[in-house]
This record gives sequence, structure tokens and C-alpha cells, in this order.
Amino acid sequence: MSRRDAPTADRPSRPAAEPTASGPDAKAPRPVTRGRVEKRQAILDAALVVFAREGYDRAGVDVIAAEAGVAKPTVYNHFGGKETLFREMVLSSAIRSRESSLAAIDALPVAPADLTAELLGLAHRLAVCFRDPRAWVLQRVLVTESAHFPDLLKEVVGDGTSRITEALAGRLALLGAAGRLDMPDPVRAAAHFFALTTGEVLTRSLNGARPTEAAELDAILAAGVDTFLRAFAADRCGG
Amino acid sequence: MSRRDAPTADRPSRPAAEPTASGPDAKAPRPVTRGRVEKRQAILDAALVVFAREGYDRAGVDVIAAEAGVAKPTVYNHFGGKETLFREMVLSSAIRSRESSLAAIDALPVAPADLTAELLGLAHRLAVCFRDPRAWVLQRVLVTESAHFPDLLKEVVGDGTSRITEALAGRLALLGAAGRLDMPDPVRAAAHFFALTTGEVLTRSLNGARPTEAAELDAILAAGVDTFLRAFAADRCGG
Amino acid sequence: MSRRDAPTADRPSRPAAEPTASGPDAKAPRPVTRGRVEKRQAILDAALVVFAREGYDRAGVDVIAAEAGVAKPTVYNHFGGKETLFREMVLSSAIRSRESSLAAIDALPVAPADLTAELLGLAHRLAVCFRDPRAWVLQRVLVTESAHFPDLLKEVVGDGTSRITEALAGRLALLGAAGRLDMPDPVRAAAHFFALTTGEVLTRSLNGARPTEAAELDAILAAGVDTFLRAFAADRCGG
Amino acid sequence: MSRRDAPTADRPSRPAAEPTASGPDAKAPRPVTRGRVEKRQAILDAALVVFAREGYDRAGVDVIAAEAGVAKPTVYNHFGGKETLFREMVLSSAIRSRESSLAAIDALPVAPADLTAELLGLAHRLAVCFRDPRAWVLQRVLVTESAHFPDLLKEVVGDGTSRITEALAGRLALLGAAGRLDMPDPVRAAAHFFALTTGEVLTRSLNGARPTEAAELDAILAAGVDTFLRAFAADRCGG
DNA sequence: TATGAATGAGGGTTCATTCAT
DNA sequence: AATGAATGAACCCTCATTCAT
Repeated sequence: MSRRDAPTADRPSRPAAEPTASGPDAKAPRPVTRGRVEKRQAILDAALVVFAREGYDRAGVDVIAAEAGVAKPTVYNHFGGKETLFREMVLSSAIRSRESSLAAIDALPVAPADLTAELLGLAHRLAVCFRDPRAWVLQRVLVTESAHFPDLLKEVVGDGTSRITEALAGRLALLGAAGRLDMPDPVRAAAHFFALTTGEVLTRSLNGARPTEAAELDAILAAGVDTFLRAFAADRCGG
Repeated sequence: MSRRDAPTADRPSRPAAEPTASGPDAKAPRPVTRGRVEKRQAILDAALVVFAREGYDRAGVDVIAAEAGVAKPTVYNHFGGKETLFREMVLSSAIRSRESSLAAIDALPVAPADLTAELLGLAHRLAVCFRDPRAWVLQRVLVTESAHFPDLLKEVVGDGTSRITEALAGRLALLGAAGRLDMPDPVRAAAHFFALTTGEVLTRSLNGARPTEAAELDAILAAGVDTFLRAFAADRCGG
Repeated sequence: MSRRDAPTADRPSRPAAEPTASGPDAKAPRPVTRGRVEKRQAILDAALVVFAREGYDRAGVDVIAAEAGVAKPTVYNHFGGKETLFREMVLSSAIRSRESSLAAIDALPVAPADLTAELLGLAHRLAVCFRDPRAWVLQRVLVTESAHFPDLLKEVVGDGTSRITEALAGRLALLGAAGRLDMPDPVRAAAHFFALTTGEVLTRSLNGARPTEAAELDAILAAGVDTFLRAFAADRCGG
Repeated sequence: MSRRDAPTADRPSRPAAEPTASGPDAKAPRPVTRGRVEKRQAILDAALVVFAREGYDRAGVDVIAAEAGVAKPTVYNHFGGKETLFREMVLSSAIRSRESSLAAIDALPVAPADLTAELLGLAHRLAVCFRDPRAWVLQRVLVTESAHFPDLLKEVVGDGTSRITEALAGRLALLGAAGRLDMPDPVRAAAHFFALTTGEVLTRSLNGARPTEAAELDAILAAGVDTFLRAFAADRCGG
């Protein structure tokens, strides 16, 4: 008769990794019914995955909803539509990515014993940030859809140098003041550091289209840091 | 100007394959083979414009056909469908772009009087190549659709270093042999030259989403060449 | 790769009802392929039927297309969308209806032998016009959707008295000049004629929701004409 | 009936307390269960407003609930669904409208000093009734949705002549008996009175789509009463 | 060969309705 | 009893693609 005869057990699937002990003696047989507020996050996560995999146009709201384990209108209840969902997903991902990048930069010591090793470590940390699917979508989807969402660019990256570049520039300036680096312009040096390390990684991986192997990643980053130090190390002419 | 520019003179003669350089002399004023083959080229040109502007999914075959001044089924007569049209357009554009980039590299003197000026000139020529809409589509559309046309990447760029990088590496190696540059690895240096110049231009313009002004372009390229020479000039430690 | 699967060779079928004699000796194998231009009229006819039956909102473009024997996008090729289709259908129906009503009025003799009989004949002719489904949609759908298509009213009926009322007023004025009617205001008399005859028919049939039987129709019209003549016949006080 | 199948008998619970006369005594002052019952009335009022403004299909339950200041499920708790809500709203409005019309008719004096003035007064009172939004919805929504709720017509208007017409017919018959009117059939005369007065008002206002100004209203009603008296006044031939 | 007309499939969005609180 | 959140079913519309001319 009606379409809701057995409300239980016919929920489509929801893999729902559920790392908790799902042993037979679970007290509360609570089904997968996760809290209401978590659905919003589930949709955002699913949107990240699907948008990153398919691109904006090819991504179907059906697919996102299915990936999130909700019905399609639920997406429209939480977010207004496909575009708003995309925007909020990008923005939240941007924040996460920026924070992780800033943290990576923050971990750069001001007075390192081995400058090369520390810069290499920074490059690796940043590369991890950039290769995190969560951030990867920024480098991929922003480029992909930037022409159609021009305002997203303004919100995510600043107008000129981004906050991340400025953060690194500050660190590099400290290293310069400490006599370890010799740069005409720390901001420019920071930009070039990114260009030589994470930028090269993205270029070589074709913005994530081709997975980069660990060895290749190491080589790229080592080469980038080496060139950077050839250009800006205070003792680059022997010492 | 709608789609009926030349209503007369469409004779059903020969397919007349390969409109590309049909002889060693590309300057010949085109023996006016007007009628059939030009439609194919018009469609390709329109496809370049529309695909670059809209992206693969958003680009409509109607729009491409209108832009080319032909009817929609004509597109299907010439090319098999949207995907084939996209592929052929990308490939032909890739060839054009590669040729212009190689030409720009070829113009780099082997024994320059002013190395900085010559490298700066190269950077400008390459930037022009990359900012040409014809080539821009490669940097933009390839990234955009690379996940959905993975084979196009293999065909356009090589597996590892591209032919363009190799060409520049050859020139840089000559400059190294001439004692003007000091590089551990010319290929790596070439890649870093691109990263510091055209790569930075693309980054700053957000892959073409934001138009870069001439002054900013100059500054970016000058900074990139400066860093490059700080790293690899043979006389970088004074001399 | 594209949104569609590769078009291999599995075109589904096209059942194509084919009500024509599909015997083996059909001379002209002409399928149902009615001329191109006729599809537009078929869609308009179907729209009239469906809109009249379902109302604007409930009417589905799918249903209209099926009723017309065309595919859904064909409706969108001919007309821009649901609203435009509705507008054009209403307008074309309005013209047809107005013409038939005007013709009915035109057939009213100027110097009738039996005035009562002639007015009754006019009432019947008008009632037929109004009960024609083609015109019925005007009285029904215009009322139904007038709030949402206010401009349609302005286009179909004039601002004040409609052309039809004016036409009847002209005839009544002639009858007044001929000494057969005695009216203070022919326009008002014409409006009241409609109110007493076709208006009553519509009221009693609840705007077409309830089919009126022939006998009831006769009675309504006879009563209306009688009242009209009681009010406006020149010899109403005996003569 | 609605877009969905009619919820015949699988409504899970909702005994539907039958707010209509739930016993032989309808006068019981209802034990003041305040707070609850007022919501029901608020929903009915909101439904009247929204259904009248938007029509059945375009009216959203969300909008009605918002207009009533309740949540959407509350509407479903009180009434079973959209269709039931519509029915109950129409019925309650019909009762109100009928009562007011009957009251207007009741106020018509049996032995008026000035018959014309009294009939004109009646016409104005009825016009006010019909122009009250509360009753207007009957003339508008009933026509609009009559095809889809045929039973509502049967319940609201009788099968043939409505109770209102009968009431007026009774009064007119009294006036006939008093020698003030001369009618072959009082019921028919009553129907024609409505057709010439309120019917004309509705026609000219296009069933409420176009607001009628006071002056125009006066003229319409005066003309209708005049024609009515030309037809049915006992002294219409001078006396 | 080039085209106007037609189509099947699918996308985004809304809505009446129900569940869990 | 009342509500926020969730859902299945359509609906309007678009697009890549193919006939028939």
C-alpha cells in the first residue's frame, strides 16, 4: 500500500565505517541514525569527494546525496542548491587547508641547526597539505571552476599575495635577520619557494590528475629546496 | 552575422584532407581552397573559443556551431561528436602551442651579450605564448578536464618532462658549457625556470581567471629571472 | 566519458503506434510522419485539451506532448516553455472563439419576422460557441489563471466592453432603430442579453464542470430571451 | 484527484473527530479547550487567504502554515492533508457566505415603499457579500477547481437552484403576490436578478481578477436592477 | 553535403507528506 | 500536541544526438 511499510531496515545502505565495537552485545541497538547536525557535515564531505572527482558540472546532486547517505531534498534543505553547496564546501575546505598550511609554516624553526633539512621538512609538510584530498580540491576545483565562480577566488585567496605566502615570508624574513638567508624581498622569496616546491609537485602531477609516487615527490622537493637555497642561502658562495 | 555567411558556392567536391601546413612554405596566401575544409577549421576555432570559455561540460554544441557559423549537424558530420571534437581541438591546439613555445626557446641566443636581458626576453616570449588564448586552453582545459580525459594528457605532455622543458634544458646546457650558467642538472634548471616565470604568471593570474596587467607581468618575470640567475648564474658569487 | 554512454548500436525501438493499415500492400509506406508545420498545430490542440482538462498547474508538458504525439523537447522547440505555450494557445483559441461568436451575431437578421425566434436562435448559436471546447477554455482557463496571467486578460478581452458585446450592441441598436426594441442603452442591453443567456448557461453548468443537457439548455435560453424581451421588446406592453 | 492518489483509507490513525455536528446538540458551548482550537481556525483562515490568492495547486502547505503561524506538520495533525484542508476551508467559507447572502435577502422588505431603491439596496448588499474575500473564494476557487473537486460543487450549491436563489425567489413571490412584481416564474426571476446584478459584477471584474471601482459597481447594479424591473415590475407599462 | 526538426535521457529543483523529538 | 528534519515523486527544462530533406 503506502511506501513506508517497513520503515526500518530498508534504509539503502550507508556503509558507515562505524569504528566502534559493533559486537553483538551493543547495549543500544541504535541504528545508523546519526544526529541531525551531522548530516550537514556528511553532505559537505560527500560534496567535497564528488565535486573533486567529477567537477562541478558533472557532479550530480543525486550522487552527492547518495554518497552522503541522505535523500536529495535533504541537500536542498541544508544548502539552498547546487551552487551554494559548492560554495560552502569550497569555503570550508579552504579554511581547513589554510589552517593546515599555516600550521606547517609555523613549525619551521626560527634558528634551525640544519637549514636545508628544515626547509625540506617544510616542503614535505606543505606537500602533504596540498596533496590532502581536502585541500587538493582547492587547487583543482578552484582552477577548474574559477571562471564561473570568480568571487570564490577573491574569498579564498586574497587579491595579491595570499596569507600563506605572507606567513612564509615572515618566517623567511626572520631567517634573513638571523643571517641564514639573503633575499632582496622575502615575499618574493616565499612565492618562489612555493613555486619551486609545491608548485612543481602540482605541475608534475598535472594538478592531481596523475598520482605522484613518493620517490618522485622527494626528488622534486629536494630539487626545489636546493634551487631555493642556491638562490637565497646566505652562505651560497661558499662558507 | 548569423550562420549564413556564404550561402552560395558550396560545391560537393573533395574532402581535401589535412588543412595543416601543406608545404614547406607556411606563408603562402592560401590558394583559396574555399568551401569545405574551411568549415572544419572554423569549427575547430569555435570549439577552442567556447571550450576555453565555458569548459567542457558547459560548452554546448549549439553554441560552438553558432560560433562557427554552421549548423549543429555539420559539427557531427565533420567530427563524430562532442568528445571527438574536444580531443581534436586540444591536439591541434597543443601542436600550435608547442611550436610557438619551441620557437620562443629557439630564439634564445647561445652566446648572449646580456644573459639577464635574454632570459627576460625568453620569459616574455613564453608568457605571451602561454597567455595566447590558443595555448591558454591547454593550461586551463587540460587541468580542468584531465581527470575525465586522462589519455589526452599522455598525448599532449609526455610522460615525464615535456619536450618543451627538454628544449630549454638543451639551451641551458649550452649556456652552461659556455660558462655562463652553473647548474647541477639542466633539466631541473629548465623546469625551475618555467616554475619561476610562466608558472608564477599562471599562479598569479589564477590560471587565467584574473587578467594580469603588463606592469605586474613585468615584475613577476623579472623577479623570476632574477631568482633563477641568483641560483644558476655562473658568476653569481661575484666575478 | 561524456554524460552519455557510447552510442554503439542499441537504439531502443520507437514503438510508433501506427494506427494506419499496416498491411503488406500499403502503397505509400508513409509512416505517421505528419508534416513539420502540422506538429505545431497538433501541440496547440493538445495543449488546449490538456490545459482545459487539468488547469495550468496540473497540466504536465509530458502529457501535452504525448497527447500531441510528439516528444517533450519538441514542445520546447516550437514554443519556448510551458508558459509561452499556454499564452499562444489561449490567444489562438481566443481568436477562434471571437470569430465564431461574431459570426453568430452577424447571422442575426436586421429585420426579423419573428424576433423572439431569431433571438433564441442567436442565443443557441452563442451557446454552441461557448460550449465548444475550443472556446470553453477561454471562459474556464481565463478565469482560472487570470490572477497569474493578468496580461492575458487585457489581450483577450478589451478593457471594458468586449468587441463581442459591441457587435451585439450594434445589432440591437439597429433593431431599436427599426422599432422592434426599446432600450435605454444598447450596450447595456447587449451585456444583459449575454448575462441572461450564455451567462446563465455557464452559471448553471458551473463553468462547464457539469454537463448541461439539451433540454435544460433550451429552457435556460428560452427563459433568458423571454426576460430580455420582457425588458426590451418595443411591444412589451401589448401590441 | 490531487497530484497524488487519493488517500482512501490507509490513513494510519487520525480518527478525525468530525468537527461537524457531533451530536444532536450543536449548541454546546465547547468546553473552552482554548489554545488548541484556535490554531485550527488560524489554519483555516490562512488556507482561505492563500488558496484564494494562489489557487489550489500553487498554494503551498508551507505558505499556509507560515501564514497561520504554525509549523507544517501541525496542518497535517489538524487536517489530514492538503485536499482535506481545502475541502473543509471551502465548506466553512461556503456556510459563512451563504449565511451572509441569506441575511442580505432577508433584509429585503416585503412591502417596500420604493421598490427600486430596495432592490438596489439588496443588490449592493449581495455585491458586498460576493466581494468579501471570504465569499469571493467560493466564486473564484470553486470555478477554478470545480473540475477537480466535483463533489464540492454538489455540497456547496445544490443540484439545481441553490438555496440562495430559492430564498430570493420566495421574497420575489411575496412581492408578486403583493402586486408589485409580475413574473411568470419567481425562481427564474430570482436567477435572472442574480445574473443581472452580482453576475454582471463578477463578469466585469473578471471573477475578481480586476478590482471594480465603486462608481462602476454602482452603475452595473443600477443597470441590472433597471433591466430587472423593466422585465418584471408590475407597473412596467406605465401605471 | 548541410540543415531544420525531433528525440531519449537526465539534471536541478520543488512539494506534499511523514518520522523522531 | 507541536515541530525540525527528512523523503519519494514529479515537474520543467536542457542537451547531445540523429532523421529526413
